[in-house]
Amino acid sequence: MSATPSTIVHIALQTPSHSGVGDLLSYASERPLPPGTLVRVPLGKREVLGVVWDADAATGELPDGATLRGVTGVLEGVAPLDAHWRRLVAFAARYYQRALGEVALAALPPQLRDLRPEQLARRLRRPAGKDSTTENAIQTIALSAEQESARARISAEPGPFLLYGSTGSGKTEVYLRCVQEILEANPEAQALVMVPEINLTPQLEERFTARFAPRFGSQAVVSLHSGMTNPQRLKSWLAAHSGSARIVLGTRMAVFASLPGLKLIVVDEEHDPSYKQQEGARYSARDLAIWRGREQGAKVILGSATPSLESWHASRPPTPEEPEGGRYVRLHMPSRIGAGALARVRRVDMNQQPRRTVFSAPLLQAITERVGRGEQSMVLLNRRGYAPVLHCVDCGWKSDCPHCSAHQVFHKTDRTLRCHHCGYTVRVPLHCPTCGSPDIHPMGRGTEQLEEQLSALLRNVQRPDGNPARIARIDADTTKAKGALEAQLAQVHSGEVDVLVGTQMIAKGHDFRRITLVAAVQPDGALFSSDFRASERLFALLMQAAGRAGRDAAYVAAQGTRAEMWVQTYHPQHAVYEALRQHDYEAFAARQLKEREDAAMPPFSYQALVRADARTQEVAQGFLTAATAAAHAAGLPGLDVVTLFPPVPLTIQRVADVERAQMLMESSSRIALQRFLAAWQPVLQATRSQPEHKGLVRWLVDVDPLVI
DNA sequence: AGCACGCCGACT
DNA sequence: GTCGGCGTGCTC
Repeated sequence: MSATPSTIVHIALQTPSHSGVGDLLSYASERPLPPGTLVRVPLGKREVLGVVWDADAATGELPDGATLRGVTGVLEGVAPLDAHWRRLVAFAARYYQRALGEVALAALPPQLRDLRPEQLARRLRRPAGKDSTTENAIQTIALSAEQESARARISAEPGPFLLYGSTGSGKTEVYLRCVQEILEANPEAQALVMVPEINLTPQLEERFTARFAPRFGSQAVVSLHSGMTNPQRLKSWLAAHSGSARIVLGTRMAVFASLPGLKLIVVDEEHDPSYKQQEGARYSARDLAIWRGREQGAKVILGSATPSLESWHASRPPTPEEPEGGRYVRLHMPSRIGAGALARVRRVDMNQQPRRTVFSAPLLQAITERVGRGEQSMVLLNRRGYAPVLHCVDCGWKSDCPHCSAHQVFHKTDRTLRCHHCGYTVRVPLHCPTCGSPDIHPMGRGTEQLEEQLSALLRNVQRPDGNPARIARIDADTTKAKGALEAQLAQVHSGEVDVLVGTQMIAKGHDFRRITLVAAVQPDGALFSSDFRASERLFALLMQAAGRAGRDAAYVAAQGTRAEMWVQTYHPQHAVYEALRQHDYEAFAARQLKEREDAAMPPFSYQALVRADARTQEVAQGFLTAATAAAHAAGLPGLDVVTLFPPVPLTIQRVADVERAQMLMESSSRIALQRFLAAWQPVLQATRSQPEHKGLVRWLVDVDPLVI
């Protein structure tokens, strides 16, 4: 207390950008603290975790009359976060228009926020179980010529690389070899491998551990994803931060892991929309991986059978007009290894089928035959529940959610109507709530109904063992319980299940050896969506689904069968299905890119959204209109080359009694868009504080939005 | 975002 | 008489 405070430190704390508090707050410290040091400091009545930041990043002076408070404690056991990590966080905060401290603290394991320094010290004293590198050789399998060529180029060139390989081409083996090479070359080196979904991390972890644990020890491979408990996450994070973990596997959040020795980043299924965070700081882990790789000197491999059009365009080969080509190196692996021929695509023209047909006769026949032969089929429908809406025949009542502009979905299993947007749930009424009629019926279908109908249709179909056909359903409703998904997948693997019904969660990643038929019963919805990326997503999903069939060439040959992908559609000639039939991603991508270029859409332009949530649609839109006018009045930089579109309601206009509106911004210059957004931020804040925008709940910016 | 303080309705 | 509703204001 009597000692004079020797230095001022600038600290990043969890303060949202529109809170009015600056990026960095100043505190007194008795000794200088190096940037990256984790500290606990008082903030108002609370004591919070903070990260010491470089002083030159400090934005402003202390407000007049404010007194400097002192740092409460230093988390001694944790080495300061290095400059690479701080630059990544600072870049992400700037690029995605969020407060520095918000991004920095969100990038740390949650438990670090809660533990007092003594508690952390106690945890760190526990033996880390670090085991040392052995001389054991790593057991590898021979690479195909294509794999070897990709590996060699990744080894020799700086990248970044787009590893474009069809399903079953052995991309994972290439990742494993590249990881091996960088780990063996440098005892400090670390690798980061990301997958889009938590569900896919266990099988990946298994594969990496089996390969690398004999050489680098069982502690060398750790996972980082939101499905882990807080203590597990902290443990993995500390292992990555200290360098004892050599390989970090995880979902998008892992891109922010502290990895001082990072030399390689793999983004598997890079086209997957899950890499874009949809709340808080809306970052793209794939795009940040590219940035991080360049900044930290790590190679980056993006892998996909159906790359995002952004990555496809960025990896365009050199031409006479453009001798340098794109920024990425494209590596192509067209062959499937050990997998059967690509699934034959069969389109069923639903216009030729009786009205209200769910399973067309030829599809049902094909599934029946497979059940009889002991083969498995997979039926995809992207809508859970029994039916998307309940409807009264007499008065026209529909099961609208009272809090959202959406229907409540009919779930027959537990007799509920549930809103999938706000969660509002009621018991299914026996009579129409409006007119009292008992004549209320489900309209449309979801996975529950599909399962029920299929059970009825296959009631008399026998498996080779004489037992009746067995049908299982996998979707978010059947896998809520911990371990339920694993148990259900195991059932499919063991052959207990003949037909698997589910949402897209079954289309991704899982290798079912005996599946020889995949069917999309109602995929048309995405074809005429207002979202210009909808057909790209549909194509990727169907290609991925088709890749689930006939993964095991030996099995397919022994069965004397042929893998098939069925599509029931009212638009059989649509370009998406035409390209799917030919398994021709490249033609599809070329046509899409031409359309995008002609319409000056991404990747030929850059976009951002501002969304406003308010009590009424008028207030939401009024705020955006006023903020636009204020931007013009202030003559903000970049405005001359940024197009601001008028505000519009979101597709689902109201969720949980909040009205939502958004406006799109577009520019051919990413830098101009960035400059404008940064300058606009304080204007948006000032606009909000005006009394006429009282009902505004929140506003947020989405840079490079995936969903428009 | 937290977490206060602050001024008006139905309960131990 | 209080417990508590969430409006608005501040945090180095």
